This record gives sequence, C-alpha cells and structure tokens, in this order.
Amino acid sequence: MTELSTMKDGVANQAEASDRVLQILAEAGRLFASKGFEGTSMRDIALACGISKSLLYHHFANKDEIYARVAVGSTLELYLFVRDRIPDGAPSQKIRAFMVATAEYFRRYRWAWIASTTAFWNDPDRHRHKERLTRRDRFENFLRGLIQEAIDAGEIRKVDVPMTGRLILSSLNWMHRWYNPNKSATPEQIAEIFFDMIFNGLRSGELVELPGAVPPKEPLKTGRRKSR
Amino acid sequence: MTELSTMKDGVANQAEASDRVLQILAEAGRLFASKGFEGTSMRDIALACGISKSLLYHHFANKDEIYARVAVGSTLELYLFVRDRIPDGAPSQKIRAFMVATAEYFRRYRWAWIASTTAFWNDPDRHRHKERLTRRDRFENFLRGLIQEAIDAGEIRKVDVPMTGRLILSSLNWMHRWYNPNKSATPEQIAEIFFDMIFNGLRSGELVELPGAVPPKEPLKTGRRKSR
DNA sequence: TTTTTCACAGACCGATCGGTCAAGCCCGGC
DNA sequence: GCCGGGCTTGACCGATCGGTCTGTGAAAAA
Repeated sequence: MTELSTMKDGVANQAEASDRVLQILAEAGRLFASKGFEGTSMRDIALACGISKSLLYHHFANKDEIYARVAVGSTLELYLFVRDRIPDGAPSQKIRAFMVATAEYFRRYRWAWIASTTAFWNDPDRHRHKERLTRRDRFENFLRGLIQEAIDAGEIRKVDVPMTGRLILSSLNWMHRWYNPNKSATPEQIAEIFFDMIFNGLRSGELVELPGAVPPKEPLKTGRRKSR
Repeated sequence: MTELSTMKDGVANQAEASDRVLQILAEAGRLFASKGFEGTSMRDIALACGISKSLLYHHFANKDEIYARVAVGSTLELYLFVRDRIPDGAPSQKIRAFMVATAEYFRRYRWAWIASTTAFWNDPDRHRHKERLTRRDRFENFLRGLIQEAIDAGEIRKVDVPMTGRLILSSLNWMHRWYNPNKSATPEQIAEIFFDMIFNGLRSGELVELPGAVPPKEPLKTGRRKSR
C-alpha cells in the first residue's frame, strides 16, 4: 500500500490519526480556505465539527498545530500524489502529466490546497512553517527536473528553467481564484489547455509535431470558441 | 493632468484626500499586504502612523472602509495605469505592453497590489467589495479585448480567449509570491520573459517571424541559462 | 475678542480571541 | 463492585479586537 492509501479527505495521513482528528483537520482546512487563518477562530472549527472547543486542545496543542497539519500534510501529499502519476515516456508528456496530476489534486483536495497556498505567505513569522516550505520546494524542484529533462531531450527550447517552472505553477496555483466547480471544465481539462498553450505558444504558424508532444485529443470547450 | 498625476504612494487619488488620509492608506496597505486583513488591527495601523486609534475613526467610518479605499483605489488605478501604456501597433505587441505595464504597476505599488489581490477573495461576504470586483472585471475584459484583437489580426491562433486571459494574468498575479526585489530581474523583465514563453511556446522548432511579433531584443538572464 | 470648527488623544465599552482547568462520562479490565 | 484512562464538556482567564465617547487645543471665522 502506498503512502496515499491512508489518506482521508485530502488532509492527513498519519497512521495514528483518529476519525475525530481527521474530521477536525478536514473542517479546519475548509474554514482556513474560506475565511483565512486569522479569520477562522477555534470556536468556528469546534462548531463546524459539532464538538466543544476544549476538545480541539485535547487533540492539538494550539491553532498553529492544526494549521501546520493541514498545510504540511497536504503539501507532502501533493508531491507524492503527483510523482506517482508521472508516466514513463517523452519528457514533455511528463510535464503535461505533472500539470494534470496537480490539477487533479486541486480538484480532490481543494480545501487543503487552498489553505496551503493561501495563508501565511506574508506572515513575517512564516518560518514556523519551515517544514511545509521545504516540502513545497521539493515539489517545485521535481517540476524543474522534468523541464530540464525535456530540454536535454530537445523537445523544448533552451528556456530558463526556474522561470518556466514559475509560469507553469502560476497557471495552476492561481486556479483557485477563478475556478468554478459548477462550470463544465474540470481542473484536469483546464490543466491540459494550459499545457497546450504553454507548450505550443499562442502565435499562429505551423505546429511542429514531436515524438510525444502535442496532446492529440481535441482538448474541449470551456467558453465560446476553441481550436488549434 | 491625468488621473494618475495625483496618485500618491500607489494608493489613493481623491482630490480631497489629506496627507494624513494618504498616510493612513499607505500604512494600511503595507500592513494588509504583510499580515492580511484579519491579521491587521486598527491599533497596528494607528501605531504605524504614529497616531491614536481614534483618529482613524475620525477619517474613516470603520476598518472595511480603509480596506476598500486601499483595494478599490488601487484596482481602479491599475486599469487606467495599464490602459495608458498600451501603444498603437501590432495586437500581440499590445498584449506584451499590457503585461509589462501590469508588472510595472506591481513594482511601483506593490503593497496596494498585494492587498488587492490577497485579501477577501475567499470571504463569503465579499460582496461588500462589489465596486472593486467590477473594476477588476474591467481590467480583465480589457485584456480579453486585446487577445481577441490579436486573433482577428491573425497574429495568434484561435485560442480560447478567457482561458488565455487567465493564463496571462496568472503569471502576473502569482508573481508576488516568489518575486524577490533583491534579485536582478525587474518585474517588467519578468513579464517580457513570460510573454515570450506564452507567445512562442516552449516546444522546439522554427520560430515564425510575424509583423510585430517576437520581441527581438535578447530578453535577459535571470538564472543560470537562457536562450532561444 | 468671541465663537466655531476640526484634527486629535485617552479612557472606555461589550464582544471575541486563543488557551486553561477541573471535573464528568463512558467503557474495558480486574 | 470499582478502577483507570481516554474522550468530552462548560466555566473561566487575561488579552485583544473593532468601535464609541468625551474632551482639548489650536487655528479659522465672526
């Protein structure tokens, strides 16, 4: 069984985590995502769980620890989740798989995702959450490795690797600001559209077919018009 | 004189705004950007300004109004700021100018930018800030118009316009999460790199030169390697 | 000179914050 | 029976929150 098999509700995966702890983490993640860290009180979390506030302190030392479990746990899983979904094959297709997998994670564990990408970034005391940051680094370095691989294979031009990674991650990280689950397109489909744009570029002209390049399937319609 | 000439510290521009009001807006914007809305208290703002807390309530009705002035003011200015910097010429070059101008705004009025793109997006009561949202819509619709123009001119392929706008704005909106003013590249240079990537795409192959397309200047170095 | 205006300060308010504590409840082992 | 320990509670704490109230001093208006 993988590290993911014990995952529950997209939040925690520690083997010893009880149902109550998982419930608290799930509700807290949802609240942090919708109201922010400072905007979510311990009373809010307790009310959402239908338990007393004191019980939160029985399971967690303080508010920071709840947030850390939501954010660190989710970021660790993000790396493993994505890594396990990268197929063998053409490097550019691995980048595409990376984007689709990240989008899938976003769709499935949306609250934990938003909580981990929203809060604390501007907190001057953010080094409390060092572990989460290094895990996020691992995730980003993994993408950079894929980009370098695609360059070495000659599938993409010799672009700046860190900047390319930032462009790709920006398109995914910003999605929670505008994504509407009620609309037709899934996050995975959106990720494929972004990959197509970033990989092929916007400018008109002949598209050069590469070994494992351009997604051959017709992407989908999200708005009024779509083509290639 | 333009609407921008009365702008001060990237925040407010009302003609009747006193120095003290501008000072409060500037300090509040900085604090909202660094600690978030909920994380910033009225006492914090007063302390940063070196005034009493009561004085804040002499100039503003409440905390929401201070935030609204920071965010709405800055978002209005963003649209005007960018619009005035779009040159006549090839549509794709207008998109490039749009990105560079947005990046310049980000560099110059960073606190107001972060405050306006950070807080309140997840607030269920966000409709308090309706005015800001419609102004942000105007800004985004402006970009979509430029994209449609480039499609009609045949400079870019028939991509999905809203999705293309989201990709472009994602790359710029996410910048405040990783941008380091101490590093060499300016936001404007970063915007040019992103435009180059998005416009030309990553994949290798011959680049087709268009009337006013690819920025001919060598972009710059931000990391270890860079080429095209 | 008297009056009005207004930027400003300090004391204060009820509400809520994160966090503590002592005590119950419940259930399996003796 | 009863005993021990983990799950759970409500009362309570000091601190801080957003916001109000009363006054003050100095400049402008009369």
